[in-house]
Amino acid sequence: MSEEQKHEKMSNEEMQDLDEETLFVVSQTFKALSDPTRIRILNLLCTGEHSVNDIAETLNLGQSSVSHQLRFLKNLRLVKYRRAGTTMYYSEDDEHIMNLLKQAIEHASHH
Amino acid sequence: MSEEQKHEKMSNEEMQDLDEETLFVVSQTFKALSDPTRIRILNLLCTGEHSVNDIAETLNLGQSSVSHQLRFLKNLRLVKYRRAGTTMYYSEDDEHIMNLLKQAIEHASHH
DNA sequence: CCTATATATGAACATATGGTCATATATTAG
DNA sequence: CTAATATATGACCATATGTTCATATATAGG
Repeated sequence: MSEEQKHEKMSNEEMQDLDEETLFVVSQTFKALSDPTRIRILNLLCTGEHSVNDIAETLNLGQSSVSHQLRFLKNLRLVKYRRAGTTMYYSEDDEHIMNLLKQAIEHASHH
Repeated sequence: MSEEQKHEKMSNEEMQDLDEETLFVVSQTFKALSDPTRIRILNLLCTGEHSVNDIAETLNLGQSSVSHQLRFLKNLRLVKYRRAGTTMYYSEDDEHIMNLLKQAIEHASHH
């Protein structure tokens, strides 16, 4: 019952409450992962970079909706993009958070 | 670059989109973790079981608000309770999800 | 029974959220 | 320059969310 001990930084035993900034970042991060559309987009980006239109067509979503959600994810630094002509290719930009998502998907898939 | 290979169940390479139920469970789970009040409650419950009033006083929240949020968390099986007289003691009930929360807090605390 | 205490519940409200529509911006080709 | 294509943006709207208030429920003590 002790496979991950990655919390050496702060004396975990004494923590009563979280500071406001941490609270904000954590809640924002999970908010990003709390919407089906964003989850599908991030899950697609797991397979490599994709253009906005590609994402919209693959996931059967409106171009505007995808663009809005990508802006959301970009503001949180969960995705990044590169331009190629008029096309924007989006890809993952936070390995740690993508890992949380994968863990949750794994957890949910097992019922 | 291969420290966790816990995804043996499905051929990860071919996954294009997630089924609706998985999508729903994952989004609901992260929604539970996306609110500052719920994060603070869960973080407090990391230190052991607490009564509703105890939570409200410790975190400086209204009793009703805490009760509403605990119901939310209970419906998702993230917390459980035991009765002792008129007092309800709540505690964690999903080690896996609590781990995701701890990871995110760790991630955020490091800036 | 009645009272006190702890918790749960429902209505109401203000705010946040996500999608759509129309349009703006940016890049490339000609 | 203009036209075509890809993406971004803002207004709008329906719905979701979280808190507060008042009240209901439940348990224990007398």
